[in-house]
This record gives sequence, C-alpha cells and structure tokens, in this order.
Amino acid sequence: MSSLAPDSRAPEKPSLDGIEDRWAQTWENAGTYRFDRTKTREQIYSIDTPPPTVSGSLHVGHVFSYTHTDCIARYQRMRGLEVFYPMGWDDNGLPTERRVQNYFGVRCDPSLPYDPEFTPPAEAGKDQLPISRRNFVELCEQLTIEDEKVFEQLWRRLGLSVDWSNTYQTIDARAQTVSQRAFLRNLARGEAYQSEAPTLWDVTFRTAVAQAELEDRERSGNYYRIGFPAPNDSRVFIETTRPELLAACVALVAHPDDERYQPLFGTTVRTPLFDVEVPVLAHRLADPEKGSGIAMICTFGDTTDVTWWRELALPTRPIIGWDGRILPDTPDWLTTQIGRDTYAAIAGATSHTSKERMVEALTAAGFVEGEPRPTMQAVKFFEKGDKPLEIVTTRQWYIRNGGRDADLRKRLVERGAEIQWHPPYMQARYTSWVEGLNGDWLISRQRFFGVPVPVWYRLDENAMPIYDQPIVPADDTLPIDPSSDIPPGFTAAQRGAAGGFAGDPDVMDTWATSSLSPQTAGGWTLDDDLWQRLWPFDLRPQAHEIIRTWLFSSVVRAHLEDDVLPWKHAAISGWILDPDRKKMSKSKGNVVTPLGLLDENGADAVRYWAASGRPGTDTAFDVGQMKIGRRLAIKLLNASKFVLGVGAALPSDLSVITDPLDRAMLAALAQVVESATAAYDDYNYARALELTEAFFWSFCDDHVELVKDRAHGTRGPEAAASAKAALALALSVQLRLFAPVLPFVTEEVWSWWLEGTVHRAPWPTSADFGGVGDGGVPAADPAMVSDVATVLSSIRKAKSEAKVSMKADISDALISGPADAIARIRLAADDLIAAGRIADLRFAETGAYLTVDVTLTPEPV
RNA sequence: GGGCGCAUAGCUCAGUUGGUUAGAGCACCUCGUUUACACCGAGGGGGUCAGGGGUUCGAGUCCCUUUGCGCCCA
Repeated sequence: MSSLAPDSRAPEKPSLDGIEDRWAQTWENAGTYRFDRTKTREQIYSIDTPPPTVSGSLHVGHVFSYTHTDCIARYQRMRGLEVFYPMGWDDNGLPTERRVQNYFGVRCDPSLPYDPEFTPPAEAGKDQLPISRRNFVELCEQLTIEDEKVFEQLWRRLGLSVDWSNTYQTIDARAQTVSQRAFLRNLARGEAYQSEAPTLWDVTFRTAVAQAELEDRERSGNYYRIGFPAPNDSRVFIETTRPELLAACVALVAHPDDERYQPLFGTTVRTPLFDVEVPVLAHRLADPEKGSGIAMICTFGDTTDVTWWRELALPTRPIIGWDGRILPDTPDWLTTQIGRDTYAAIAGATSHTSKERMVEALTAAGFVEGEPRPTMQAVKFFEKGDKPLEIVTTRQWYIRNGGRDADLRKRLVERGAEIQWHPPYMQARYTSWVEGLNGDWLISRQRFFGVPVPVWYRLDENAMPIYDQPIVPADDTLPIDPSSDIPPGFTAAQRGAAGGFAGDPDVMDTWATSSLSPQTAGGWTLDDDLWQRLWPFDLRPQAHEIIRTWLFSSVVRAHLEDDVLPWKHAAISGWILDPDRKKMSKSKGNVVTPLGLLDENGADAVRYWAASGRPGTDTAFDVGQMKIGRRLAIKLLNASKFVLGVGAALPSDLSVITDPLDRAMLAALAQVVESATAAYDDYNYARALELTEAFFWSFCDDHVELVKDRAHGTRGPEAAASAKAALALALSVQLRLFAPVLPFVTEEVWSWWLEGTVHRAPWPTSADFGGVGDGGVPAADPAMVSDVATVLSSIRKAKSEAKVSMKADISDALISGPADAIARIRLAADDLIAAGRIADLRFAETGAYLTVDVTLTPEPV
C-alpha cells in the first residue's frame, strides 16, 4: 500500500479545469508509461497497437476503440505487468498518395528524373504537376509527419498510456527492413512467388488489388441479347451486360445438364462481326436460370470467366489495357476484314464508349434481338475505388495463404480457433473468410509510396527481364530500393542494359507491411533481446471490418515464419453509429470532430462514454453519456474532498475498522473488486466500469450520508476512527478501480493524499481488505449494506412525500421485517438515527419484506 | 443463397451458470438549497423483455419458429 501523505491537499473548490494538461505533462516527465525492457516475458503484457492511417481523417471511432485498448493496458499495468504499448503510423499506400496529389497538386511519373531542387507549388494548380517517384515519396513523407503530429496530439489529449518513446511508421527504415526480410524469407521457403495471371485491376489507380480489398456493389446494367452465327444458318443467343468484350470472347458455355444446349456441346459458333470461331462448352458454373442459360466467356469480364478459362484451358484474348481502355492495336486473332474493321471502331475507347459503339454496330448488323433488358448486378470494386474493376493479365507477387492449398487453409482456420476472441463470435468472421479464399494473397502493387519489393532481375540480350531467378540482396544490406540500389556483382551502368539488370518496380501492399506490425514494433531480427521479451504478443485490438485483412494476414505471417499465433487475444471493437443507427462516416457528413468533443466534455468524460460500449458492440454516438461521465468525474472530486475533509486516512491496521456497517460496506466493495477484476480479465472493461460506478453512487448516496455524523466524532474517537479508516480505504480502492477509465480525475484525487501515481499503484485485491480469512473485512456480511440502504431510502421517501426537507426531524420510526434483516439493521441503528434525524427508532420482527413506518415531527408554525 | 449478431421503459443500454417483486442513466413530474457536491440531491410515474410455440417446479435468459434491423461471406 502506498504510504500516506502527511496532509491531504484537497483544494477548497475542486475542479476538472486544467488537470488534463497538468497530468499529461507530469506523466511524460516522469516516464509513467515508459516500457521497462529489463522485465521478462512473464512480467510483460505486449500490445500490438493498430497503426492508424494518418492521412485519413480523425474520427470519433478512433477515440472509441483506442480508449478500449487503453483501459486494458492500464488495468494490466496496475496488475503489476510491464505493458509494451507502442504507437505506429500507417502512412504508406494509396490514401497517402491521394492526399499528397490533392494537397500539393502533383502526380507521380516514375519516368522522370529526381529533381533535388524541387519544391511543391504554393497552391495546387488545376492540372497535376508530374514529378519523379523520389520527389513524390519525399512529399509523402513530409505530409505524413504533419498528420502524425495531429494524431499524437489527439491521443495525448485522450490520455492514452502509450510509450511515446516507442513509435514507428509502416514506411520507416525499420518497417522496410522487417517487411523486406520477412518477404525474402518467404521467398526462400517458397511461400512467396510470382506469377503472370489474370488479376483484378483498378483502372483509376492502375494497380492490382487483392481479394481482401474487394467489395461487391450493386450496379444497374442492361442485358443485350446477341445471336452468334452457328452452322446451318442458325443462331445461338447469349445475353450479356458487356457486349464491348465480344472481341475477347473465347467460348460459349452452358450447364452440362441443360437440355437446350446439350446438342451444341462440342460444336463451334462464330462471334458476330469479329468472325472468330469459338467452341460451345459445358461447365457446372453456367447458370441455366441466368439470361438465356448460355454465356459467352471473355478474357476477362469477371472472375467466373477466369475460372472457366483456367478449368476449360481456353486461350487468352485480352483487349482491355491497364488504363481500362480497349487496346489500340488490332489483335492477331482477328483475321477477317470485318473483324479488323469492327475492332478499329473501338480501339482506344473507354469501356463505356466501346459498349455504345458495339451495341450500335451489332444492332445495325442485325445481331441484337429485342430491346436491352435492365438488370441489377453485383460488380466487384476496389474498396477505395469508384470504377468497376477490370481483369487484366499481369505479373504479380503472391504469398501463400491457403487460398490454393486446402491443407494450409485448414491449418489457418485452426489457428483462428486458437485465438481468444473478444467477443467470441468474431471468430466466425475469420473462419468464413479463410474458408472462402479462392487464391493466394496478391501483395505487389503498381504504386509508389510503399516498401519496395526487394529484388532485381537479370536482363537478357534484348534487355528483357528474366523473372525465373530474381536477384536478392544480401540480408545485411536491407532495406534496399531496387530502383536506386545496385544488385551484387553489377554496376550502375548496367541498369536497364542488355545483359544487365532491372529492379522490380513494384511496392508491397499496405497489408504486407502492416501484417508485420508486432515484428516491426518488437524489433524482430533487429533487437533479439527485446523480441524475446515480447513474442508472441498478448493482445491485438482492432476493428471487425479488417479481420479479413489485417488480422488474417498477421496470422499468416506468424504462422509461416514462426509457426505460432502472433497474439493470444484479439479484442474486436464495434462501430460508432450516429443517433439514426447509421454508421458514421465522412461521406455522410455526420462525423464529429474528436478534439471538439474533448474540449467540450473533457477526456475522462469522453473515455467514460467509450468505455461504456461493450466489446464488439456497435455503439450509438451519445453526448449525453459523456455528460454523465463528466458528472461522475466531478462527483469523484467532491466525494473525495469530503472523505479527506473529515480527516480520513488509510489505517496502518485494519482492526481499527470495528463498526459493523463499515465492515459490511468494505465487504461489499471487496465483492465489487472481485467482479470487476473478473470482468477485466475477460476484457470487459464496460462491465467493470458499470460495477464500480454502481457501487460508487450508492457509496456516496447511502454510506457517506450514514457515517457522516459518526465520522465527525459525535460518538467518540473510536467510532470516528472506524468510519474514517473505512472511508479512506474505500476511496483508495475505488480510485484504483476507476483509474483505467478515468485516468485524469483519479490521478488528481490520488495526488491530494497519496504518494506516487495511481496508474502504477497495485490493482485492488482481497489483500486490501486484510485477506479473505476470518480476520479480513470480507468476512462481514455485505447484505447489511443493502438492508440499511433500504431503510434509509424509505426514510427519505417519507420525507419526500411529505414534501419536507431531508433535514426534517422524525419523531419515531418503526422498522419491520424478517428477523435476520432486523438483526443486521440494529447494528447500524445509531447511524440511521443520525442520518434520518430520528428521535425514537423501534424494530419489529414481522413480515417478509422490510417496511418502515415514519412519523414526522410537526414543524413549528 | 449460407452464416453471425441485435430486438428489454419515450431514448441509450445492463441483466453472469435459468432462481425472490426485471434494473441503471437520460428525458419527464414532484420536492428539497443539507458544512463534499446546483456542473447538486431526494422521491415518483413509466415494461405483454419483438410475435408464436416448446423444455422446466421456475424462462428476459435454453430450444424451435415467424417478423424486423445490421453486418460478414458467396
């Protein structure tokens, strides 16, 4: 137990004003949350803090979920564990690139040389200024540093107990080293590989995207019914929403059981206008109910086309370029004049324009039957994009994640079952995602601001890359940038030359680096001493919408590298909903500024609201809940001022607490300690807060009122000493119970009368109450607390109904009820007489429930 | 289409392995300024626990089913 300060220093008029800045500064100066790396793994609680995307806007959801983690961190710290609680910034990737483009009015053109003198225009112009990749990356770094400051300021205001001497960026040298090293080890073990394959492609950003980044969106379209010339002057009608891909058609397909088309299987038809002979094939994925029941397969219109193409071993006839436009050169599979002329009409056009032109041409030539039929269809989009994805064949890097390997997939599903999920049902998200994987994890991106893929390629005599055997850097040279660094055994002059080398131009996707956040923060391969003290981590806190990306990819990396889970626990936070139960988002214009909330309500109040949200549960944004939190914080100040004002001090010996009511109150508090601890151990900070708060209010309303008179010494020094010791002990315990949620006000009150910081004080246990044995306070019967409270409440009710002051005198009161309850209440008779101003208090052992009959003393007129 | 979750007072939500009379706060009404607290306190009204069926001595809680909402996967 902390030693007692000689004099309490409770101010005359306690206030929350100014305490946030004062304590934030004190904690920083004292290193209160600094991580002590001399502790061993058993003494440490390690947190894999989510690195927020700093280029994104500050959101009240950030405040919400990071508060949850901080409550857990503070609890574990008070439990005596050394908490590893770093902060990372996720700054690479598309959001930053887009922000830099808009902020500075530039765009990256990798073909341009680096300009060391470059300074961005003072104001973003109408047309984006093309700059070199290195200049672009420098602007990204410049801007993210500013963004990080804003985030850090918010976190400090909120009182996160992060060790601010331990931060990282997902683009910094450490993250690059870790990401590249992990990748190269994946490569050496055959877990990373490259493949030239059909890839989902965002034409706006001109990069490949992964399965985890897709989302379906409903789009309206039109079915066009198009007749394919078949033998004997007949026609086979297909219905398609994408007639612009007709030139890419490689086959028609129907379900094997579809009797309408069974006679056609094995025959060929010709594509209208393009006049290419294509086979009619059977495949189970063809839906007889959809359109005419027979579909054209193009390379590639959607992911089903890819499946058909692969399983039916069809040729590749791509016509969509990386920019989403129809390729300019006439393909060689178009051999007839009409075919080449038709193509010439769409070459270079956008898909929208080429669709119009194809429909026009097909209609004019009589191949379209009937009118277009409107339809709604699910179209795949990049989650950050706003144009439908195309599928183009590109060379990309992949990491095996079970998407093409049933055994690995099974192992990864089992890994998910080993995680302790909070709440448990979130495991289902993980399992359904892993079981639905249909390909390996595509990690390369044709972008600029990211960790470079750390390989080079030899160039053949025609200066074409030889991809089979990439040149890898020496491990001790990491991190490298293959676009500026030279591979071993080559000279700078050989870059791009026949017989020379070329660097891989791609960067890794954000998830390929952030999946290594524990490795980056924990010093994997860079600081083995630290790493051994942290790994595997204890906790991954995160939001549920990124279970399929961040959580799963982190499990994959740890599984492949160390054959372990990266953490024991995953705490999944819910979303913030606006009062209309809609998800809050920037685009809906219903976002509240977190700093404004903190200014208006105070950090403890905002934290109180956040901590009231159950783990994993979506929670309504509710300023009212913050007002309650603020009221609670003020109540803590005032109640503490009273307790200390009567001269209460922690007893050196609990035996001075002799009064049965004091002992019963402490016994009840001991139960709260036990329940709140169990709730925290279950990561349920909300439950722990609720239990603590409920006790605190009754402590203030009932216990303090009951013992006030006795504590002032009206019934002798021993009776007063018992009351004051019990009040002080109860206050100390309650401050510690509240500390994880309300770090500022609890620290303020702690500083009035106790040494050190409440945030390193021991979490309360039965030892605070003298142990659980016969000598300990918990041996008292907590039922006395509720019995006496019931009587006090009845007395107040009588006065309230008589519309008199609580100070009014009672001439006599009769308490009736079961014998055991009466016996308990008799023990507090003197306190009840004083609190109720009762002249004559009597008891009767009758009735099943407690009742109180009150006669008020007539007021003198 | 498959799965997960939610539905309790006007509102926001608790309610632990099934167990006395279902709770809290806000809002509303009434009262009270009392040497911790007016950034306050006390008291009060308000519920067919979404509907239906079942298990049980006993169901807000467990099972089945219907409806509505949200999300995940396809």
